[in-house]
Amino acid sequence: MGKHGRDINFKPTVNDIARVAGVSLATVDRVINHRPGVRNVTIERVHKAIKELGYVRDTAAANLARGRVYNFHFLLPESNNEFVAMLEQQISELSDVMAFERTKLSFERVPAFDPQAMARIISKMVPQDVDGVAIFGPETPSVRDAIDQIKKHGVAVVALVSDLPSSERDHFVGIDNIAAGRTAGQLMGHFLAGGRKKVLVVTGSMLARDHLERRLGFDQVMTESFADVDVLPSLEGRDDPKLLERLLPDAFATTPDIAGVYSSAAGNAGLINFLQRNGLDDKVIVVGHELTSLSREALAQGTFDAIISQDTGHLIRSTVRVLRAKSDRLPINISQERIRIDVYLKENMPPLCG
Amino acid sequence: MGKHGRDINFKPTVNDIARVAGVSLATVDRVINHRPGVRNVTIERVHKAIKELGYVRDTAAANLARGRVYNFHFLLPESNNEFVAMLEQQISELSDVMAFERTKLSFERVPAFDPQAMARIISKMVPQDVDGVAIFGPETPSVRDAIDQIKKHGVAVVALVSDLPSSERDHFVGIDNIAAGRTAGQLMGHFLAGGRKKVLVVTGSMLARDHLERRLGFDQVMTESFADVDVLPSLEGRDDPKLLERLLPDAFATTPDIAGVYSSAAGNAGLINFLQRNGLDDKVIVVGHELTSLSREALAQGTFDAIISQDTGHLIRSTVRVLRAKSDRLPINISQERIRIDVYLKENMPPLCG
DNA sequence: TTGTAGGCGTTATCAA
DNA sequence: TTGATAACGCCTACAA
Repeated sequence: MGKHGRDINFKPTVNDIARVAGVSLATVDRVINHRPGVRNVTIERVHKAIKELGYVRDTAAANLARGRVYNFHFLLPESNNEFVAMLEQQISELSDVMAFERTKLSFERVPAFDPQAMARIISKMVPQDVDGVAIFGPETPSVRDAIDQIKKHGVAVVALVSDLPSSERDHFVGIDNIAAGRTAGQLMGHFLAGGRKKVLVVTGSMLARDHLERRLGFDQVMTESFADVDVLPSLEGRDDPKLLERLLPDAFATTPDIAGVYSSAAGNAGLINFLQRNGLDDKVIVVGHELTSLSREALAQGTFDAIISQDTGHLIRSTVRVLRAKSDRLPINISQERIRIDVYLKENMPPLCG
Repeated sequence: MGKHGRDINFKPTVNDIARVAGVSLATVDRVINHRPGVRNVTIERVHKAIKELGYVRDTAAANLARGRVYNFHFLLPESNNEFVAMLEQQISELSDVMAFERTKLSFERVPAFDPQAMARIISKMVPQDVDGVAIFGPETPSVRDAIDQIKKHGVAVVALVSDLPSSERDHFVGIDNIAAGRTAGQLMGHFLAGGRKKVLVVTGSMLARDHLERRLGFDQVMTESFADVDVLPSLEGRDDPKLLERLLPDAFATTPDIAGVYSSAAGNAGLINFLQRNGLDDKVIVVGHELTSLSREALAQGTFDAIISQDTGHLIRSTVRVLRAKSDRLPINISQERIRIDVYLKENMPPLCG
């Protein structure tokens, strides 16, 4: 250790601050936690000591002492798709772990593509029971207003998967969906390999910001780099496998020479069924979203050629870390919280479980 | 804010165990921490109470009480490449954070591709000073023996990036390099798009298990799925840009019609220089490893077409979590610790910093 | 406006 | 072989 700089091994505590500042523990605590009832002179002295000693509070000890319990609630769309089911699964798994770290997780399904329902449910939440909410839903004025309102009551808010940038949400946990669409486009372009080709884009809903952004990115790349590919208008499948299975025959009848499908939303089951039943699985290049048990099988069999994905475990863990940081007004490690755009070929699929 | 104090679902503490088992706190502690001096009957009674109440120890409180400090040491190859520099960077960044969680990180460079040096350094480590080591190095009998020896002294050992399966290492933190090679092969095959093509493979060293495995996986896929591609013998670049730059002209002179390069190791600077200087950057499909500032620029410019990568932040954080768990004999969350094989096209490169 | 004392869940040091 | 009791770093009544 150098004679001058602080000893790296010495971790000052509130006691040290109190001693150096010449005040009591309680006063140090008041200053640290911005509580009233301390003279400005004293505040100054404490701050000086804090800076001098390089004090950093021990969050674990603090939480232990105050017996703080964090309550976080997830709002997920009520659509019958594997991706949301995986999110739920991750929430319950993490819930078991976090129970021993004073953090309680819960979730609730909200009617899909129904902004009013979402707004209603957000507004009904009681700040006393909830420290933070993660919202996976559509971006509309009513939702935005509901968010801004509970934010005012001190509830931390995170947008999950699909961003809500017009609202006051504290953070967005999810991928850059424009870039995801661009990635899909790049893969599609390369895999189609030359010649005039037609590509069908299957989306979920025009209300879903994530779907819109993916389509946008996909189109960008196709225009920029693969001008000989025709991108057909979106097929709106509402993340519903059955609806999709009804819509697809028509689309393929109208345009029989479709060479590629970009499935930018959920409801892959319908697409896979249709392709396999019509013997199109080897002929058509398919780029899909989200690695689920269904899509991984399709990838393994060659029905799908690539999958763009986001790690559900990371999404949920990140959400909880961010919600915790925000409700404690602590900074977050932005690089740890950045969700990657995963690209899976059949070769680099992670093993299914455990 | 959230609920303070009592909960409906109550969390048992050592006090509850003591009460139910009819013993003192100290005895409960002895049982929990497997310390001697307790009758078997008493042990039984305590265990019964623990099971009955579903007790789980509060790690934060435990660490607070024992003032435990973890000392973890990283052994990294002394080669001048960006990937290792990024690992170092991640270690120092995490080090700042972990300092406040009683965990100290340090690292040391070890002569690259020199098993004897590695073995010597491992053997010199003092168990009193180090709770865990992460080793990124070659797999040889001498290294294996050195590892087995310090393991016996209670030091936790993790193999980093390149596995050491013949040793007693507690865990491997890194990607499945065979699958990584397969992924590279799949991309290369698709991007080459038909016709009889030749592919050059640049590797680092035959001593490095990760490099060997990547080559193996690459060859597998080329043979299985792209039989019309000729894979040339490996060029051994020792992760050294300058050496590589000297070797490449010869390789391209011998085989002028090389259509693709799989750069499976480090030293990309040499490859990039060579390609750009010879106007080959647009003509040759290049798949490389590790997203670094150099390779990302190459990707952005189109010199590289795809990059297989592993997240250095995740590698280091995972190593620390695992080392911590292992030195406390705690289980690890295998799915959180699995390192993904990342695929990057220019479209899904994460933003450089911040 | 400030200080004292006790407690959070766990571990460690005594003495019994 | 056991049990009080005092830490650990922090927060919070309650007193002064």
